[in-house]
Amino acid sequence: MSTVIAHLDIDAFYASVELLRRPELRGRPVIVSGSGPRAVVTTASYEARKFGVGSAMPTARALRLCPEAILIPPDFPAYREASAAVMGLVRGTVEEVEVMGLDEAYLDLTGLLSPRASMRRLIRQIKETTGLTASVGVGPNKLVAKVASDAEKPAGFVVLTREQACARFAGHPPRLVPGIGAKTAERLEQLGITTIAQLGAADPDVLAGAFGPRQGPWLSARGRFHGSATVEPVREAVSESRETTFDVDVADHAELEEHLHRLAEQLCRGLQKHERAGRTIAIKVRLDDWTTVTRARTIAHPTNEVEHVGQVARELLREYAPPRPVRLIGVRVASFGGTEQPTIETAQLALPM
DNA sequence: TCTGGGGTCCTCGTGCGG
DNA sequence: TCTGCCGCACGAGGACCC
Repeated sequence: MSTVIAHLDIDAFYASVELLRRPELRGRPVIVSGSGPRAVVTTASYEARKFGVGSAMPTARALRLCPEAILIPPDFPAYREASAAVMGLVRGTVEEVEVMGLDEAYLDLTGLLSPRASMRRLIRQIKETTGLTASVGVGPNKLVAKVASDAEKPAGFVVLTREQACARFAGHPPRLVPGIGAKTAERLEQLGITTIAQLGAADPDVLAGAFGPRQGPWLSARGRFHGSATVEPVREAVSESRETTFDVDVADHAELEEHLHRLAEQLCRGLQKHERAGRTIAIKVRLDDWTTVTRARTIAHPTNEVEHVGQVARELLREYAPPRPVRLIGVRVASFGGTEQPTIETAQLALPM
């Protein structure tokens, strides 16, 4: 039995949820974004995209491109609720679902009598129940499914074999392939590779020479639309973090420590809520010249106590002593592994002497 | 043009113990 | 006792994704 994978993606998810609550804004350019001087666009409605506004663009620039855009601050609890409703319907249709964030998922349709009809029905259900529009791609693996779902957004429905995907996207830039970002695309261009067809046809030895023994073959396979067809339902988190970008750079170390402690408090509340504890505590510091530095320390026993996380984070910050004004600071806890629950004893034992 | 927040995964260097 | 090798854990940086 051949594998059939679908990728389902809600169109302009955050913006669409906002439009459901404020139907009077329908047809107008809507941007979901924070409001600070350094905010970036989280999602733009398709009307805003017509002006060249896109995700991750500085909001100030988006407003220059589209001055009449309506700015809406993100409301994550609402998006989580909408996402849960969608994923509930998805799970009612298919057993094997790999959720990839709030607005997308891979579905294993292998063995279904009529995969296409099932997906058409699911899309209709999602629209009727939640008001949201989804795009779907179907293929023999996750890569084909994903690229297919992106191909005709919004409300796209694209079914492709691997060979059809190769033919259809042959002339597109490698950047279209998930996992190939700006840096990799630039390096490929230096090798004279500017299309997916060229990537697929490239000498594997040349790719391995340029990108290494793992990434080289991986890129070659992507160029021919070979990819994983395994839908993995459960993805355990491996780290949790909180970070903040200041509206104005902070040079004062005492003030940085205060921010760090506040982030540690938020982080530990999250860790405790999720019943997670980790052994590695790390800080992240981004300076005003955009250099990003991380410092980490691994302790003997897992912790999610704010006194402990906060103290290690402060020590890491003092040891680094940022040499320039800081624009972003963050704290992270990782290495959740093991079932050992933190206790006051272990937490105290793990404190540095 | 002036770049968020929360993640995952990979690579490379280094120190350490067997 | 010394040296080389190997695997592992850890730390740091970076690319990438939504």
